[in-house]
Amino acid sequence: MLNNRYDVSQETRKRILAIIEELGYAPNHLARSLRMGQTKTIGVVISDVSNPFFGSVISGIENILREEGYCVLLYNANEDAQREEEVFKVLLERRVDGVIITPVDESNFSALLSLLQKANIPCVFLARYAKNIPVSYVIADDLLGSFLATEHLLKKGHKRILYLGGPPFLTTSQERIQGYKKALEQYGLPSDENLIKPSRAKMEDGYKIVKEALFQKLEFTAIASFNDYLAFGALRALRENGLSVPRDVAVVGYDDVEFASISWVPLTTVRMPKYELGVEAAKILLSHIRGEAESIKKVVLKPKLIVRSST
Amino acid sequence: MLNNRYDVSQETRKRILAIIEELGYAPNHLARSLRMGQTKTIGVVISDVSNPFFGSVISGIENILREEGYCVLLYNANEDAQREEEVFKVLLERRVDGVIITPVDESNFSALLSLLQKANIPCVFLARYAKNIPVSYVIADDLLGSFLATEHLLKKGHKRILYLGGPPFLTTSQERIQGYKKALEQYGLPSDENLIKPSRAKMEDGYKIVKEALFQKLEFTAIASFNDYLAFGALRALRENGLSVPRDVAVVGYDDVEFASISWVPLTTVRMPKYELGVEAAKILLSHIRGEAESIKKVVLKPKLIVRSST
DNA sequence: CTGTTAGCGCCTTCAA
DNA sequence: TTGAAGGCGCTAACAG
Repeated sequence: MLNNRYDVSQETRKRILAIIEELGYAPNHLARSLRMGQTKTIGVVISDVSNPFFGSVISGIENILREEGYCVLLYNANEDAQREEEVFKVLLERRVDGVIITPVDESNFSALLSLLQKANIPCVFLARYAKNIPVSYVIADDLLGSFLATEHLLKKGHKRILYLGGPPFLTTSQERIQGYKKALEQYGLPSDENLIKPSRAKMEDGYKIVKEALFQKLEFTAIASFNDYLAFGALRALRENGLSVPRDVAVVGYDDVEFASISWVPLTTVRMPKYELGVEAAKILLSHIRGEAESIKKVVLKPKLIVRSST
Repeated sequence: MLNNRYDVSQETRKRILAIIEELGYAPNHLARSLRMGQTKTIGVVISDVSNPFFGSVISGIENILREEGYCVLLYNANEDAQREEEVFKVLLERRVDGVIITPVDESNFSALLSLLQKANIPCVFLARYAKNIPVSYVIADDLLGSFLATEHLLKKGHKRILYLGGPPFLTTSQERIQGYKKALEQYGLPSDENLIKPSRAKMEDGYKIVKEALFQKLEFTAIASFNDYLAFGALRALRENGLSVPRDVAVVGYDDVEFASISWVPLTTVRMPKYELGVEAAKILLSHIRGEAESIKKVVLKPKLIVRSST
């Protein structure tokens, strides 16, 4: 009866279901998992849960997994490599069917991965990856995004574009600079290293760099940025100097944070496909779990240029 | 040996541990849970994971629970009452030791709760609650927060304070208006209903309301708001009308969203204790699980006034 | 077609 | 001190 047999009369069935409900019976998923050798649970390890970026990512992951009857066991590595390491033990003990992780520290990756592989637990990296580690991942195409942003400015006729860069050690920073340079190159323009300013990517950095550039009478008619915060800082500096955006100087950001659309000058920027990153990671993981795809999958999502009033 | 006995020589122990590591052995937590009748897992049901507010909340929850060896099974109700209902079945099947929930729909609450109670699973409501349902909850004191914001303006000598309100049907909106009125009353000032403007609480609303108020030559020297977005809109309207903040008009927001500190005029606002909400909810739940606190606990956290340059 | 049973891996109890 | 056995609740296989 409990397995949906046919030879039970409607009334009996109804009665039994009523009793089930009344008793509050629910099949014990633990026992089932133990017996079946699968928990229908995915470990999701996030480098920093309180970062708004990952809210959408998790939402994407959860939506796909839930449809397939999977649950999310959530861990917050809190940008701490040691905590990330600890998590793996729990993941193994709890016999998760798979892992999605936004990794913190590259130095751990291979060791941790081999742990999972030994236990035959598939894993997908999200948003970050390491070149020499054989594992599926899904990332956004930073080079392309930055290329699109720069190209957008070039199409508007700008020739000297100040670039507000991020921390040089981040691969993301490097790729975005690449994209900027590639666009210039494609338009037959030289890339002037004086126009490229690395920073810690805070709003104050954008503000200071632009202030300084204006003071030095550095020649530029547009600004591209590693992220939206730098662009916000730039907007403020420009305004303080009585410059109009986009008439005197055009500005593009990167990420499309919540505030980009409602800042005093709505910001043209590049939207990271946050939700889609989660969705794709979950899909890849499921295909690994089902054994459909033994080989490693690399998915690179396309970011999208969002044109607003700052250009 | 595996249970940490004393009578094993150091070398043997080391050797065995090495083998354990080599084999990739990890105790099966499922079997343990089945046997022990507790899963060391907490169901966390969030009304909308992609809302940045809940990132910090989850972080707080996770930090406390992890210390005690608990894991977080995360669900996203996605502001959908039906999905919220479905989740409970899974929670029961998976035999979670407790539940923390930011509930979506009041109409479901009592039915769902009795389901949990029947299974003897303690539950804590977070951020929202329903008056007539006997369950522990942790919320922030909206009345107090709004009182503090308004009082701050009153102390600065403002007497006519425009209030940008939120959606009237939200208890949060109502409580914040209460706080505003209470402060006025305490300072012996009448509360002029013309100065209270409900809205959908978007930035445009703040902008339009202030524009309109200025156009109508409504008399006010300060603005208090239901949330930071309304305040941002107000700032923009003031600037467009050539008014200086805080010299001509002072402005306070509510929530302390990420951008409040870096907006063009850094915003005085009321900080919601997001992280602390999570921490408290987790602590209460743990005390229920341990049987330390049979009775219902109600925790009301104090929000904090953050003074910046807009006042 | 129905009912019984073994065993998933652990912890606890009891016996040796 | 150590070892063996029972049972948590489920499913799959097998016997009646």
